[in-house]
Amino acid sequence: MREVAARAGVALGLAYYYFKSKDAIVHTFYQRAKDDLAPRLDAAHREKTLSARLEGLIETKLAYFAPNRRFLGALLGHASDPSNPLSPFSDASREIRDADIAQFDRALTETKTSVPKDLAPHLGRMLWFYQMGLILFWIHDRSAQQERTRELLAASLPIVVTLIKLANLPLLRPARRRVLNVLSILSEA
Amino acid sequence: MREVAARAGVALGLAYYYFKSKDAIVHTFYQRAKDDLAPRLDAAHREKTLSARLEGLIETKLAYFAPNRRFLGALLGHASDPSNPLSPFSDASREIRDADIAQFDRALTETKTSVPKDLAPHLGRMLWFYQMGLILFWIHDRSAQQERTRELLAASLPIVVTLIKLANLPLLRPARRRVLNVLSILSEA
DNA sequence: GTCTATATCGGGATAGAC
DNA sequence: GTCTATCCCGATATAGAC
Repeated sequence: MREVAARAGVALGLAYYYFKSKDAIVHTFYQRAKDDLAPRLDAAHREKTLSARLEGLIETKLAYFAPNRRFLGALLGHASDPSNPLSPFSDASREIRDADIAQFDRALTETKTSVPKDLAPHLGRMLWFYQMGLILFWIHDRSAQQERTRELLAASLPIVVTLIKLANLPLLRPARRRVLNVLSILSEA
Repeated sequence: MREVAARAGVALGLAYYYFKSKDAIVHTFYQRAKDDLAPRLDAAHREKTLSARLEGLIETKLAYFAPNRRFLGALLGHASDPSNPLSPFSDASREIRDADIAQFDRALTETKTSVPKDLAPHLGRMLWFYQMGLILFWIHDRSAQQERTRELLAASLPIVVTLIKLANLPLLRPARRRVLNVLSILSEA
């Protein structure tokens, strides 16, 4: 809070005049990000291929959050503790998380990506999880302009897209079932 | 520290008579775990198949840490911050981490699992990472006796083992190269 | 060796003057 | 609305009596 107030060029006390708590600031930050990002993500959704859309969605978010990378890092420092309300995996973050997952679902449907019925309800979340991994890497990426994260995105995205395509092969149905079984256990928790 | 001292049935001050700092306690805890686990892991290494060994290694650790699950959870609460010395991904934890990775390398070599040359230097680390994911899930698993984690292990391990076998297929060499490329970017950081 | 009491510090939040 | 000063709490660590 002290650093936030200082960056805003105001005294600590004033922060509590505008926001009733630290969590309120964070929540507002997420909410604002969601609103600000909406039109930019719409632009990314103009891409025709799934690959280009996913890249667009992720790059858009990285670009948007770049000025607040350290701040986001402080929030994601608790990422692995789902009981912390500031964690993106917490109950408190569910609304924003679901909105973000919906972006990936939209990318899948609008690009008419064929997805097996049984996998369809999970794929958006899986892509969101992939994105969170990239963001976590990005947070701690100390290369100039986080170019390493871009390399990682460029190298991993084709694999992700290929896997989605492979998931449709009838031959791989047993394999898909096994993966789905894992997913079901993961989402019970 | 207060809770640790209380659990030990001593006053807070006394903890600092035996350990010079909190980090020292944590470090000793890890070191002790490593020593205690060595013979038990040797037992797990008597399994003949890779699958059974991996299961043995992981189950052994879960069983060992079960009485201190909450304590471990406190440490792994900072898991996603590699700059925190208590994180298993930090520089400070490198020695213990490497020792643990070596267990997986041993499992691979002693079971004579055939692994492509280019993948060999990475596979131990990948399996360690898989294990860490399971442990993280286990930490937050609120099912009775963490049986959900056992389900997850049982459901995911066959996939892991199958993937390792598939990695040998000459047909999949291009796919493997792409994955290796991702791994190289991940380990640069 | 073991205890109680306390110093110290960081960080969230409040009080009250202006 | 904005500031300074302060409270409060948890947590690490130390002091010093016994």
